[in-house]
Amino acid sequence: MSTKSLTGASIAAVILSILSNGDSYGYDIINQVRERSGDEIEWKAGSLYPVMHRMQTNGWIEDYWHEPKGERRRRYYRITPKGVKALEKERKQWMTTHRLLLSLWTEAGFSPEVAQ
Amino acid sequence: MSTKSLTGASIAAVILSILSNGDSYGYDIINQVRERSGDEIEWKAGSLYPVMHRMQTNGWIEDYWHEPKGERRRRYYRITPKGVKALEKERKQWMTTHRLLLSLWTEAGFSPEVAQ
DNA sequence: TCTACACATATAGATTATCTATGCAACTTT
DNA sequence: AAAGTTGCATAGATAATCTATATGTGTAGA
Repeated sequence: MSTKSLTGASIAAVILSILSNGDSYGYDIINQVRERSGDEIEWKAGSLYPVMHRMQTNGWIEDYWHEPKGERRRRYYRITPKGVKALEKERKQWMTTHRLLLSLWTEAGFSPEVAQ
Repeated sequence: MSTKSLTGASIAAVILSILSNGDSYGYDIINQVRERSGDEIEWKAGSLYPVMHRMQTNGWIEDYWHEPKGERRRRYYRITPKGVKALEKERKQWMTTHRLLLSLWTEAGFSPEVAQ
């Protein structure tokens, strides 16, 4: 089983959500995830980039180069209308599973402050 | 990308959570998931059983046959102490990702009644 | 100026996870 | 007796993911 770091259900949702808050690039996305999760989620570049490329061929995101003089160039991504729809779908699925888990945890008597 | 029905992050958590509420068997787990999710999550037997077997080799669950006379036999599963620990870990990871998504969705201005 | 480190992107190859399709068999309902 | 539901299972194909590795630029400090 071995828990994966970039877990299927959430990768797309997280990336699309980040891009909904503004264009970004690979390295920055990794940092945002680490910072926003309080250092609990650490994505590897070697795992993220292939995912980004796949999302691009799906038409969910688009890229453009940003290369100001004297600065390192960065490949920025923006979310497309198709990506917005995909995110909406992912969001619904996530919440469906979340509600399922919450109901199971409540029944099992797990503490609400964690399951909140 | 194509969203998977038995998605990595949640399969183990859902199964272990169900077994925390009492022993169960494959077919019943599928039904519980369908009913509890309001028909939104439909797991296939062909996908579930291999997962159950894998969880068993991980030592997270144990099986035993239940075959009363005149009834179909069922392979029941119970969660092990190792499984309880695994669930606790999965639960934390799920909530970490959930909080991350909620924070991103709040920032993006998605309606709270969905993101709740 | 040399070195080390953070920044930034990328791919190949191996491994693992998952889906689809199919098979079997017993019980139950019509 | 036929059809449907219950119940478990695996093979083969496909897809997703990880590990390791590669490349190059800019910056800070010795």
